[in-house]
Amino acid sequence: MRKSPNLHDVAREAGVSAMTVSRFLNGSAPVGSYARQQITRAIENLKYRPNQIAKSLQTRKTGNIAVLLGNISSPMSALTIKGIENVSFGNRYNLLIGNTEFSEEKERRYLDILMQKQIDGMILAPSSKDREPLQEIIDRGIPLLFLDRHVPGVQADYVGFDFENDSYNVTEHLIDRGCRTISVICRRADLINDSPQVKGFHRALERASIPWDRQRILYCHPSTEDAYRCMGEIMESGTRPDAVYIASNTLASGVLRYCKDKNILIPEDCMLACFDSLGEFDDLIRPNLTCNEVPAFDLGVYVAELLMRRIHDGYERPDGPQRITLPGKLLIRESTGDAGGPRTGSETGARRQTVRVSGEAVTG
Amino acid sequence: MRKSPNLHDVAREAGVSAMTVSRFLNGSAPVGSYARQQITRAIENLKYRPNQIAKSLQTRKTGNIAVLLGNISSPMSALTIKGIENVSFGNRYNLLIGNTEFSEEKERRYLDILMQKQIDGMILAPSSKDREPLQEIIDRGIPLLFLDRHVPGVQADYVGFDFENDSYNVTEHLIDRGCRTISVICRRADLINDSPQVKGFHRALERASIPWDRQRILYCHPSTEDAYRCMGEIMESGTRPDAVYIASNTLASGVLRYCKDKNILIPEDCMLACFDSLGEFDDLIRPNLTCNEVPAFDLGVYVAELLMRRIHDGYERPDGPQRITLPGKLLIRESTGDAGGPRTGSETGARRQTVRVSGEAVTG
DNA sequence: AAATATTATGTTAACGTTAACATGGAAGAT
DNA sequence: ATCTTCCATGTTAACGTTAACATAATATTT
Repeated sequence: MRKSPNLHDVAREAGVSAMTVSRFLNGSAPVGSYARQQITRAIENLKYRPNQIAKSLQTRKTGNIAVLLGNISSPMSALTIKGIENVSFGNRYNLLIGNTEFSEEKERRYLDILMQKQIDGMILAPSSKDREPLQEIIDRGIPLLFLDRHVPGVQADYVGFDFENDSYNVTEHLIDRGCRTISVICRRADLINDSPQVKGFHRALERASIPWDRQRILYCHPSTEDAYRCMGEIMESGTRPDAVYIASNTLASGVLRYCKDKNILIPEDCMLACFDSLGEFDDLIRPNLTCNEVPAFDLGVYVAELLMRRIHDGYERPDGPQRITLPGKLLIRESTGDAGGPRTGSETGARRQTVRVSGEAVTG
Repeated sequence: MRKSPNLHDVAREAGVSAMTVSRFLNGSAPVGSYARQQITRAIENLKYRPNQIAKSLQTRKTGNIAVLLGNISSPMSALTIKGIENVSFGNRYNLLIGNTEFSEEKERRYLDILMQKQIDGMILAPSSKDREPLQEIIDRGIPLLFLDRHVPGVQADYVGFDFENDSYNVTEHLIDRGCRTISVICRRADLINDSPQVKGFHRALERASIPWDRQRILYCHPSTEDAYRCMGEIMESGTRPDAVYIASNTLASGVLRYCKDKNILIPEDCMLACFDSLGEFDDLIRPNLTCNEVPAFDLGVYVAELLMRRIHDGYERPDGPQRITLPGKLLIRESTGDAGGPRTGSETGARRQTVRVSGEAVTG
């Protein structure tokens, strides 16, 4: 493993100066045809590869962006990462990916390490509410974008699903199907304020003049086992609901397993709807869940495109940070009484989407 | 966005030399208690963060490893990445992740970029058979490990599933269930040699003295649509098989949709088995597929642990590159006639595993 | 007390690249 | 013929860190 050749080795071999080689490689200034030819030959001979680290030290740009999520292997996150990768690669950026496991400690360590690695930008689904490390990133001029969640008080762009409106739509659909008593199972979040999903749920009830019973909202740890337990609590309590609204696909498997074990017929005994979709095979699952298909890949594309803009154009923001929400699409299926017709491949393809940017509606 | 402070700024503020600060930060040599105190104060005051880029230029270690896969959002790959991340983070390495989309061109570009980025190691699921860029990586002393696939002629470690034996087991199970005519749908690979999966299939047939009919092996593009088409071809041909063996979960949804559309009863009309599992919800899918649960997360852990060893200990290999295969676990379910009892959460938990290392069996 | 090790620090020169400035010559304008 | 512009190239000094060597002061051994 001998020392790899550097720019000076190439320059010597080609009989020119290092700068001429640098200029040739970067196209940053014209280079004469003879020199070009000599340099090309020298690079070939020596198998020279530019050292991006040295370049980064000088230019203060690494071409790396960080993506920090709670669980990179969830089907939704995995798709979002793919979307981010797609855009980043096209813009000559590489992805440093971290899995925080929703741990504040791990997130904090990642933020520290990534800042030292001089990333050019960061996409973060925060697990901690600690503003200080994020403010430090922003103060150093590193564009920071929130994905899916945000930290109050930190002035940064946000891109996420349209939790409130989608939740409204799912609830409205259940009401249209005749449900009047609806239980909700949702992930334990900050219980101080209602989550956007609960807000959307509430809004749909209000709209239909259905009384709002907080006892019908159950908070659950994001695990199959706890969702199973929650569903049990709901079904074994005094008054069974007409429908159960599952606010996160991570909870769906527990609910479905409970129904299977206890022979609860869906939708006859109880209707079911899920906030988001269950991945590639969701239409093959029995009972077939009515759900809200969220554009996970597009989410990645949007957040990465916005990050690219922030990196290149900076923050000329007359109206402060952007807030972009991507609406999902309600898929009505068996669990709310639909016959469940055949699904074709095209259903999952690209479709028109309304993207809300800072409150305005824009067709994308 | 003012210039961030560097080691010299800290040194000046603390009234010592830059080297003393460096030694303090890295613990590379003892530092006096007074100096320590001054440095700590200076670092706090200036909000100093070491610049890893400058460090890397000097030490020739970036602390980054690359992971290059065909489809990072597939449930299996996503889990494997999580396993890799887990081990890497514990060893203070960060992950640069690339999605090659199975494109030779994109893979080549990634290899080029990543080499320039001076990664400390690479985990690659190759899409191209081109040896040259890989040999160059190895020649530069960067540890390279193959994941899931490998490139013939390149001397590098390999970690993957135990395709041949697992495939043998699935086939054996179908034979035990009475199937004698079995069709296989598998992904289009190099058709020159049989894939390990086809080999395992063949071996099981031979063992049971069942004639081997190459016409029963269909090669298929990895898409729902093409799998659907293939299944149609099989079921509409002269002699229907007793069973269809699906060699990749990416093809399962197409097959299942075909059965659903054409009202083919599983397992009555035709048994089904899949090489690998369909993810978190596989037991909720109807028909419930008999499949081989592959240890995707563990695969990531193993490959990352081996990479860590290679980075730290180098290549003292008396017996050449290692070849590690992780066996899966056959899950017998409805699609081969099982009643399909209730599944508990614990089934997916950790279990004893036999890991084959260079032909020897080791219990892990 | 002298010799030797150990501790705590500093100085200089890299690592491989590019920014900034400098220069000599050729082409075009006046 | 002279002035200007532009092209092609070179020189020097950074970017922020650590390796290697040097040194002075203190502690330990003989």
